[in-house]
Amino acid sequence: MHQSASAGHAHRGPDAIGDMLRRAGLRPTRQRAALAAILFGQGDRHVTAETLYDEARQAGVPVSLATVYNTLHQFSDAGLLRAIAVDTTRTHFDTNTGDHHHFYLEATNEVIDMPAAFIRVENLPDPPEGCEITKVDVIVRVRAVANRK
Amino acid sequence: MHQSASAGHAHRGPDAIGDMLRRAGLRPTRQRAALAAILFGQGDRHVTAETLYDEARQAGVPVSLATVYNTLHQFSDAGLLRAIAVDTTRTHFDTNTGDHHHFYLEATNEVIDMPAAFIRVENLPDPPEGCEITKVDVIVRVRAVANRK
DNA sequence: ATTTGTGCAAATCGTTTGCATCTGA
DNA sequence: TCAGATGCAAACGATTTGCACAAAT
Repeated sequence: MHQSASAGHAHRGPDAIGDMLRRAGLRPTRQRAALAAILFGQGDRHVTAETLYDEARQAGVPVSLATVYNTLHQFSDAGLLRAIAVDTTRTHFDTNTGDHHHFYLEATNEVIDMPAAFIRVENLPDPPEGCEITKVDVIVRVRAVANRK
Repeated sequence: MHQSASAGHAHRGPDAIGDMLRRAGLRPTRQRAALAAILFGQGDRHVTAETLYDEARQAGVPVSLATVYNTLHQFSDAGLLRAIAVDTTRTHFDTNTGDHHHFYLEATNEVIDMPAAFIRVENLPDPPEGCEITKVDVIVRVRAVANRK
């Protein structure tokens, strides 16, 4: 233990991650902190349990896939992440919890953020009786153009 | 066998279903025709493999879950159905293949069509380089209002 | 010390597939 | 007849869970 507490090179400042976790009511354990560092240390990101798991392992973080799943859900529940349903087979998580939408490249399973400013959904009908809108998701599915015409 | 061939009460006319299947290049077999009748005989519908399977069995149609899955995919590939990704756990299919969007009731896993006329997505950003938009899905997630205020 | 998290492996769940059998044209 | 369908059960991949062990407060 000599590199975590107060250095100054972390992408998010000293113990920002520990604080973020504590604020979210989560104990800053080794793997949680490590996963959080990967997730929140470099701008907005999109991951699936598998990709985060692989990344963590490659970074030398000893963590199990089960813990990655648990952690992703804890982070989502805490509002640090948001799950997005673009792909029926895998669950994608987005570190950008703000209001925005997505591009989805079906070919590569890649999710790309689209700033909210860029989309305006007009003329929404009223929700079914007795319901209120909780979220509006716009997914723009794209495909690589075969070859130039 | 005395009630299926030519009566006149089918919701889609005499052998509309057989024709629809043939046009789609699919042989109108017992289970395919029966599933098609359930799907297309009563206006636009949303089903999952499970719900369609249950419905078919209740209707006395002898069919296996595997065949329901196969059939749903054949219908989708043929353009008779469209799969929608609202729910990460299950795949939902929509008999309305036209341009429209959806409400999704998270509480009941229910999907409700929203006519295209009602939504206008404005100010879409350009797709990532080398990509073209294949589809824009808008999902309005709603929740039952707790109780009236 | 207690409480909470973690890892592993086994259990689940939706979905797909292999293969022997059956059916429609 | 014979290609194409169907059913079953086993295979699968993503995700969850139970439980013994380890770490955080």
